[in-house]
Amino acid sequence: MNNYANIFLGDCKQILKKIPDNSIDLIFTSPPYADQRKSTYGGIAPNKYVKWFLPISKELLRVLKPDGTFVLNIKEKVIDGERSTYVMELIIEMRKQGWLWTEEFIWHKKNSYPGKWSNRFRDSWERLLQFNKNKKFNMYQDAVKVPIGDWAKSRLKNLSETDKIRDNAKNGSGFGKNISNWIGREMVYPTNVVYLATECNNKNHSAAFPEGLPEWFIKLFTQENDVVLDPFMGSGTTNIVAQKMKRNSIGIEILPEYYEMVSKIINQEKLTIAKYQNTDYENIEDSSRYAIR
Amino acid sequence: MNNYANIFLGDCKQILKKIPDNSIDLIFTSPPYADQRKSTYGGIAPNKYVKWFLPISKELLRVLKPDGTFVLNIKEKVIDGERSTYVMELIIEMRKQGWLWTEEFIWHKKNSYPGKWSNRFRDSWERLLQFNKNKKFNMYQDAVKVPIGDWAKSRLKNLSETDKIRDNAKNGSGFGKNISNWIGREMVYPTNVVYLATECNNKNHSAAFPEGLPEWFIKLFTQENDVVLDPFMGSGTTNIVAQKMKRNSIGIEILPEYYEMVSKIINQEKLTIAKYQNTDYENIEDSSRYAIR
DNA sequence: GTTCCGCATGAATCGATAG
DNA sequence: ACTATCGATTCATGCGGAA
Repeated sequence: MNNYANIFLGDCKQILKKIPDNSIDLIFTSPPYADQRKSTYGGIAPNKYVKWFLPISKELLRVLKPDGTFVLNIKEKVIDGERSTYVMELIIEMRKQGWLWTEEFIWHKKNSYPGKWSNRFRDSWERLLQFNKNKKFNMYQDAVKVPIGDWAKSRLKNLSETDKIRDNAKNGSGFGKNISNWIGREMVYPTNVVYLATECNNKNHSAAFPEGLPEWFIKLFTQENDVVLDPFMGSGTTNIVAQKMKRNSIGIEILPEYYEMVSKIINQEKLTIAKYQNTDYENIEDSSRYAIR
Repeated sequence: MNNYANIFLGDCKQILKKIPDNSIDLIFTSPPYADQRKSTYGGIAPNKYVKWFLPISKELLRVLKPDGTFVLNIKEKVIDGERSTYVMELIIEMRKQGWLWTEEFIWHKKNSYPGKWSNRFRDSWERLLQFNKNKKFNMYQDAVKVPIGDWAKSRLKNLSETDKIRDNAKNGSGFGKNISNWIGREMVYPTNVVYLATECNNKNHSAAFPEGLPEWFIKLFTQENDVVLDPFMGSGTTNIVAQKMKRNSIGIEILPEYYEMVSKIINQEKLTIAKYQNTDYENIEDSSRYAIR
């Protein structure tokens, strides 16, 4: 079975309306942070951030399956020497919208850019807020087990390498060629701290997050052929990883440059792109804007 | 010079009133978490937590020096499958009180042993919220430097000569120039993630944090002979560490068992305890009564 | 073909300097 | 005065050229 990777060009607030209710298994996204990336996204002011995001989260609540999960990667910036509170206000307002704030994972950045200031050290962590529609949701915990001994550090990078090898082996053992590394090693469950490097591969574009980040949450909250959505696609990391992991995915991006770039990458990687979606959504206004290549 | 460690038995909301304005350099504390440890502290309900804490934080704001710092170790518990929002509400309300929310450090627990529930992994991090009265505050960053990574040594070993030359010739890249700055450097600044083991070596107290935690913040925000306050003393870790580090300290504890236990420990460690503190609370204005040798 | 090694770079922030 | 740009900080990764 081929998986699809549907990518749309346009404002997610509009395009999300075309997505049916209760159709997404996992939403994983990293929206533009307040007042950052001004040159590309126009920069939402921190005091307007909650108001800007709530209509979008309302649509996300609608399209998510009842047992699906929404993972939001975000971090408040420092303004005039203080941490902004818009993320906290957002959590409180999203709960009023009907979301359950189930958990807060931490991404502990292994190699954050060095720095030191008079009042502050390098910020080397970000929030990964987990929201759900119901107390019962799908969680495949066995998929993210780590070798004992590594559990404290959650060496996800290493885990993903072996998983790739395992996929190639396909001999039913589940471990493939690299089995020697794992003999006698007990697998245990990880914690709610994800310890990953920021992964600065050039490629003309900086991925906002490393592939290991969406990979971990896709493993944890979806199975093969499930549907993953990233309404702020950016450089397409979530969709590319989803495709590698045999999940279907939907990505929405407002900037043509990023949209074009992801199209090319997805082509290079010989991924399947759905052809049917122009006709599916034809009746809605301006369908050509988010038409897929 | 001998440092004092004044420990008080009673409710900190009352006892804090005896402490003069602008007299404390660092407040480091871990208050009872909402609805936890019900058997010992009576358990503040989550929906009343903010209301309960605000009068205390108001006193803390008063007693802290203008260039002092308040570090609050806290983590919201899970209630009915959701993370509570009382910590976020508390931050928002404390800002209205006049506090600046300067930073959020993360304590990444190195050795929280693996655990797993149907919808959740082991929680292995806690918040360390930094609050200040002013944008300018004392911060002794050099005191918490960490050893430089190994990569620098191998780099310098191979490149130091050529890079020194290049730097002098001023035709190298910015990178080469910077390398000369690293020569002879051993220690670098840390980040805002504190990676420590939980180390519950003692005691009968259920919420003890490792000594390394107050130690790091005492180093960072105070100098010798400064005054450290823990209004929820518990097993006295903050005060014991402060004394070891030649800081004066004040501790307040509501439960006689803990108060007695800390008294004994502090005696064992040959610390100085004010003898008169239980008897002299009649006169609120008389600040000399808790002034120490 | 494999290993080694130099090197550019990344959701950053503050304070100083320049316009 | 008010905004804009620049320099300093110093870790892990992956790439590409060299050995």
